[in-house]
Amino acid sequence: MKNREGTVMSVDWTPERIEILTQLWNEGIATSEIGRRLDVTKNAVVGKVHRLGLPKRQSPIQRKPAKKKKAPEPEVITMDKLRPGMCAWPIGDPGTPGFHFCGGKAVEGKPYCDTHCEQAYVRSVKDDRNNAKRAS
DNA sequence: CCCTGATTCGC
DNA sequence: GCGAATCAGG
Repeated sequence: MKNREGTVMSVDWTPERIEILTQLWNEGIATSEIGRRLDVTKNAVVGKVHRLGLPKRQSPIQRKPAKKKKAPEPEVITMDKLRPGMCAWPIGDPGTPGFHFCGGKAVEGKPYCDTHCEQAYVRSVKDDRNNAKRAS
Protein backbone atom coordinates (compact mmCIF):
# COMPACT_ATOMS: atom_id res chain seq x y z
CA MET A 1 0.00 0.00 0.00
CA LYS A 2 1.05 3.58 -0.46
CA ASN A 3 0.86 6.50 1.83
CA ARG A 4 -0.25 9.61 -0.08
CA GLU A 5 1.95 9.64 -3.17
CA GLY A 6 5.13 7.74 -2.87
CA THR A 7 6.16 6.02 0.30
CA VAL A 8 5.52 2.35 -0.16
CA MET A 9 4.10 0.60 2.87
CA SER A 10 3.57 -2.64 1.01
CA VAL A 11 2.11 -3.78 -2.26
CA ASP A 12 -1.01 -1.97 -3.24
CA TRP A 13 -3.49 -4.69 -4.00
CA THR A 14 -5.54 -2.78 -6.49
CA PRO A 15 -8.48 -4.52 -8.14
CA GLU A 16 -6.38 -4.73 -11.28
CA ARG A 17 -3.56 -6.54 -9.56
CA ILE A 18 -5.97 -8.84 -7.79
CA GLU A 19 -7.53 -9.63 -11.12
CA ILE A 20 -4.15 -10.37 -12.65
CA LEU A 21 -3.26 -12.46 -9.65
CA THR A 22 -6.49 -14.40 -9.88
CA GLN A 23 -6.17 -14.94 -13.61
CA LEU A 24 -2.58 -16.12 -13.46
CA TRP A 25 -3.46 -18.37 -10.54
CA ASN A 26 -6.35 -19.88 -12.44
CA GLU A 27 -4.06 -20.44 -15.39
CA GLY A 28 -1.90 -22.56 -13.17
CA ILE A 29 1.05 -20.21 -12.96
CA ALA A 30 3.39 -20.78 -10.05
CA THR A 31 3.31 -18.37 -7.15
CA SER A 32 6.92 -17.40 -7.71
CA GLU A 33 6.12 -16.60 -11.34
CA ILE A 34 3.11 -14.54 -10.42
CA GLY A 35 5.20 -12.81 -7.83
CA ARG A 36 7.79 -11.96 -10.46
CA ARG A 37 5.06 -10.67 -12.72
CA LEU A 38 3.56 -8.44 -10.04
CA ASP A 39 6.87 -7.64 -8.38
CA VAL A 40 6.06 -9.21 -5.07
CA THR A 41 7.37 -12.25 -3.25
CA LYS A 42 5.82 -15.65 -3.74
CA ASN A 43 4.80 -15.58 -0.12
CA ALA A 44 2.83 -12.43 -0.71
CA VAL A 45 1.12 -14.11 -3.63
CA VAL A 46 0.27 -17.31 -1.84
CA GLY A 47 -0.80 -15.36 1.19
CA LYS A 48 -3.11 -13.18 -0.84
CA VAL A 49 -4.45 -16.12 -2.78
CA HIS A 50 -5.23 -17.94 0.40
CA ARG A 51 -6.90 -14.85 1.79
CA LEU A 52 -9.01 -14.45 -1.32
CA GLY A 53 -10.18 -18.00 -0.90
CA LEU A 54 -9.01 -19.09 -4.32
CA PRO A 55 -8.90 -22.81 -5.05
CA LYS A 56 -5.97 -24.61 -3.49
CA ARG A 57 -3.25 -26.39 -5.36
CA GLN A 58 -0.76 -29.18 -4.86
CA SER A 59 -3.41 -30.62 -2.66
CA PRO A 60 -2.02 -33.56 -0.71
CA ILE A 61 0.20 -31.46 1.49
CA GLN A 62 -1.01 -31.61 5.02
CA ARG A 63 0.79 -29.36 7.36
CA LYS A 64 1.59 -30.32 10.91
CA PRO A 65 -0.88 -28.87 13.35
CA ALA A 66 2.04 -28.03 15.60
CA LYS A 67 3.70 -24.67 15.72
CA LYS A 68 6.92 -24.00 17.54
CA LYS A 69 6.54 -20.27 17.92
CA LYS A 70 3.79 -20.11 20.49
CA ALA A 71 1.18 -22.17 22.26
CA PRO A 72 3.43 -25.10 23.09
CA GLU A 73 0.28 -26.89 24.13
CA PRO A 74 -0.10 -27.36 27.89
CA GLU A 75 1.62 -30.60 28.64
CA VAL A 76 -0.31 -33.19 30.54
CA ILE A 77 1.79 -34.21 33.51
CA THR A 78 1.62 -37.94 33.75
CA MET A 79 3.57 -39.86 36.33
CA ASP A 80 6.63 -40.16 34.15
CA LYS A 81 6.59 -36.41 33.51
CA LEU A 82 6.31 -35.45 37.15
CA ARG A 83 9.52 -33.96 38.50
CA PRO A 84 10.65 -32.59 41.84
CA GLY A 85 9.41 -29.05 42.23
CA MET A 86 6.22 -29.80 40.35
CA CYS A 87 2.84 -29.84 42.02
CA ALA A 88 1.92 -33.45 42.68
CA TRP A 89 -1.77 -32.75 43.18
CA PRO A 90 -3.59 -35.68 41.59
CA ILE A 91 -6.09 -35.07 38.83
CA GLY A 92 -8.37 -37.93 37.94
CA ASP A 93 -8.45 -41.36 39.44
CA PRO A 94 -5.13 -43.06 40.09
CA GLY A 95 -4.56 -46.05 37.87
CA THR A 96 -7.17 -45.01 35.34
CA PRO A 97 -6.36 -43.64 31.88
CA GLY A 98 -5.89 -39.90 31.88
CA PHE A 99 -4.72 -39.74 35.44
CA HIS A 100 -2.14 -37.03 35.84
CA PHE A 101 -0.89 -34.31 38.14
CA CYS A 102 -1.28 -30.58 38.35
CA GLY A 103 2.35 -30.10 37.46
CA GLY A 104 2.44 -26.44 38.45
CA LYS A 105 5.29 -24.85 40.32
CA ALA A 106 5.30 -26.38 43.77
CA VAL A 107 5.76 -24.20 46.80
CA GLU A 108 9.23 -24.56 48.27
CA GLY A 109 9.22 -27.44 50.71
CA LYS A 110 5.70 -28.47 49.74
CA PRO A 111 4.51 -31.06 47.28
CA TYR A 112 1.81 -28.80 45.83
CA CYS A 113 1.49 -25.51 44.07
CA ASP A 114 0.00 -22.43 45.71
CA THR A 115 -3.58 -23.21 44.76
CA HIS A 116 -3.49 -26.83 45.83
CA CYS A 117 -1.62 -26.02 49.03
CA GLU A 118 -4.58 -23.84 49.95
CA GLN A 119 -7.01 -26.65 49.25
CA ALA A 120 -4.93 -29.03 51.31
CA TYR A 121 -4.71 -26.42 54.03
CA VAL A 122 -8.47 -25.96 54.30
CA ARG A 123 -8.82 -29.60 55.23
CA SER A 124 -5.86 -29.41 57.56
CA VAL A 125 -7.32 -26.48 59.46
CA LYS A 126 -10.48 -28.43 60.28
CA ASP A 127 -8.54 -31.48 61.30
CA ASP A 128 -6.08 -29.44 63.32
CA ARG A 129 -8.91 -27.76 65.23
CA ASN A 130 -10.42 -31.09 66.17
CA ASN A 131 -7.07 -32.54 67.03
CA ALA A 132 -6.15 -29.49 69.05
CA LYS A 133 -9.41 -29.69 71.02
CA ARG A 134 -8.81 -33.24 71.95
CA ALA A 135 -5.15 -32.71 72.64
CA SER A 136 -5.76 -29.88 75.04
C1' DC B 1 19.07 -28.58 -2.91
C1' DC B 2 15.80 -27.15 -5.99
C1' DC B 3 11.03 -26.31 -6.64
C1' DT B 4 6.09 -25.97 -4.98
C1' DG B 5 2.06 -24.35 -2.00
C1' DA B 6 0.19 -23.94 3.18
C1' DT B 7 0.01 -22.01 7.65
C1' DT B 8 1.21 -19.22 11.50
C1' DC B 9 1.90 -15.09 13.52
C1' DG B 10 4.09 -10.36 14.27
C1' DC B 11 3.27 -6.23 12.44
C1' DG C 1 -4.87 -7.26 5.93
C1' DC C 2 -0.29 -8.12 4.81
C1' DG C 3 3.73 -11.04 4.10
C1' DA C 4 8.22 -13.14 6.16
C1' DA C 5 9.22 -17.10 8.33
C1' DT C 6 8.44 -21.52 8.66
C1' DC C 7 6.83 -25.79 7.34
C1' DA C 8 5.64 -29.87 4.32
C1' DG C 9 5.48 -32.44 -0.10
C1' DG C 10 7.62 -33.27 -4.65
